[in-house]
Amino acid sequence: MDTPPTSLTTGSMADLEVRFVAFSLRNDHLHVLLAPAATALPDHWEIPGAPFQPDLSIEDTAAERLEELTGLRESYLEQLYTYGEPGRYPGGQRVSVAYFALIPAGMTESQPFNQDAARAHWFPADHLPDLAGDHAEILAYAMRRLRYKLEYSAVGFQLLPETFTLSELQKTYEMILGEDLDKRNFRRRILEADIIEETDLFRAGEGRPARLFRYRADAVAEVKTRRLFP
Amino acid sequence: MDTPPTSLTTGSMADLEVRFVAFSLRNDHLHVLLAPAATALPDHWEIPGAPFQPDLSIEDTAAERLEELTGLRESYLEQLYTYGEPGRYPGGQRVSVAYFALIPAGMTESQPFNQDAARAHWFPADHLPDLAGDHAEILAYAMRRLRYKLEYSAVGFQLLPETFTLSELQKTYEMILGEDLDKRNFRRRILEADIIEETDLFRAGEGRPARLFRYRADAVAEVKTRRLFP
DNA sequence: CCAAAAGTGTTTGCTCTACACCCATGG
DNA sequence: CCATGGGTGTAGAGCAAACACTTTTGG
Repeated sequence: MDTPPTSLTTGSMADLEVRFVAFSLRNDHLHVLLAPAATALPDHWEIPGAPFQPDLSIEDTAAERLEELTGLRESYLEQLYTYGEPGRYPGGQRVSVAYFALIPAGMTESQPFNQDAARAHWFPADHLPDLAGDHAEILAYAMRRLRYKLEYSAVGFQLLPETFTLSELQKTYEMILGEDLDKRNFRRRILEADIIEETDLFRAGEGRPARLFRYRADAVAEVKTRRLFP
Repeated sequence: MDTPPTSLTTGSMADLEVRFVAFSLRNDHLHVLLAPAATALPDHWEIPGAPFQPDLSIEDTAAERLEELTGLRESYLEQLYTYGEPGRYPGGQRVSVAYFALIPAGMTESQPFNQDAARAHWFPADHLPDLAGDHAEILAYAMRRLRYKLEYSAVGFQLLPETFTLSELQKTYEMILGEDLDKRNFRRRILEADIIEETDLFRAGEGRPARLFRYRADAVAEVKTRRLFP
């Protein structure tokens, strides 16, 4: 990788930025949102983000940029790690506060809002392009953390639309964890965890119609102690 | 080695800083290292730290400062969270990358290296003074994370000297978790986890001498998956 | 009535927990 | 020889894993 000479650009906050690894499900595969690399690397991509804005919180800066790129407000955002190794990215010292974001399925097809949004693309998480700097490392960490969170907490719903069937939820978990789960055990645990509730709607399709469930607005955060899947 | 007192409010990256919540055991109580608040608040204290240094990694910046304050190199350092809410700290927007540090017992009595070190004090974790800005929140989070880590991983050794008895280790865990543990279960699990090994030394005292154990240099990181204490 | 997916309990094995006594040393 | 802390095994309970058939709909 050819790195241009690292000049220490010292604009006061310019070296501090926010990045977010945005995950979403598209046609039954986990995808990640990437932007063309800002450096002159051909065919390289990077994790999207924005420079830190002093009058906003870090998370709000990320949320704002995420909305610009996806058109969606109120996505799930969680801070991952702050990267600041010298030389981690071509073109000068840079500190990145990395987040991961979960975008509900079916919401990623809308018209691009602006040029940046038009240039960004969703890539399948298991077929990623070359990434600039240490972004492959960041992405791998985000992936690990997503798996981990899924086992210990109730974050999986954030990748699904507002209502969903238990089979869809299970497929989501299986897709991300990379292993098959037992249908009966899965349903029992998810229901005992008290984090979703029935609606009285059903989704028709082939076979018997499936009951739709909804994420419970309360009890959100505090299920995080008990392990859901081993 | 005598560095001039580094004020946290100068220079181009002055708004980006590193802070660390340093824990250590002193006479059977968990203590936290605090510095007098840099703002003009009387009788307020703050979590120590340093401005970010562009030519060092964030962790190295913290490690360097930690050495200035304690005289110790190679302490356990782990990144906690990055705080950047506007208004979180009096006197202008500020982004802090927070770490927690574990300092081996018996190493905190040395002569202060410089003025800053002389002004810093160890406070018992259950009797903390007033803290500036959002530092109480950061400290509470560090405490939670330490407990959590202790349950799921093998980090407790970092608070003890190089060799230690199983009873000392157990007392450490009990002190931090705030509950008593069963002696036999504790020993079985710690030994099965394969993270410490016998030495052939013993510590004499009252009663039967206790075998000294040592942290295993290998296998360090990867025990973090399996829960040690429920 | 057939295909397709939804839904539903029980048994078995394993891991966690509770628990009490003998051992080695120093004074 | 006594006080003090060090060291050791086992039985029962609770939780997680494996497993197969019935139900409801659309074509």
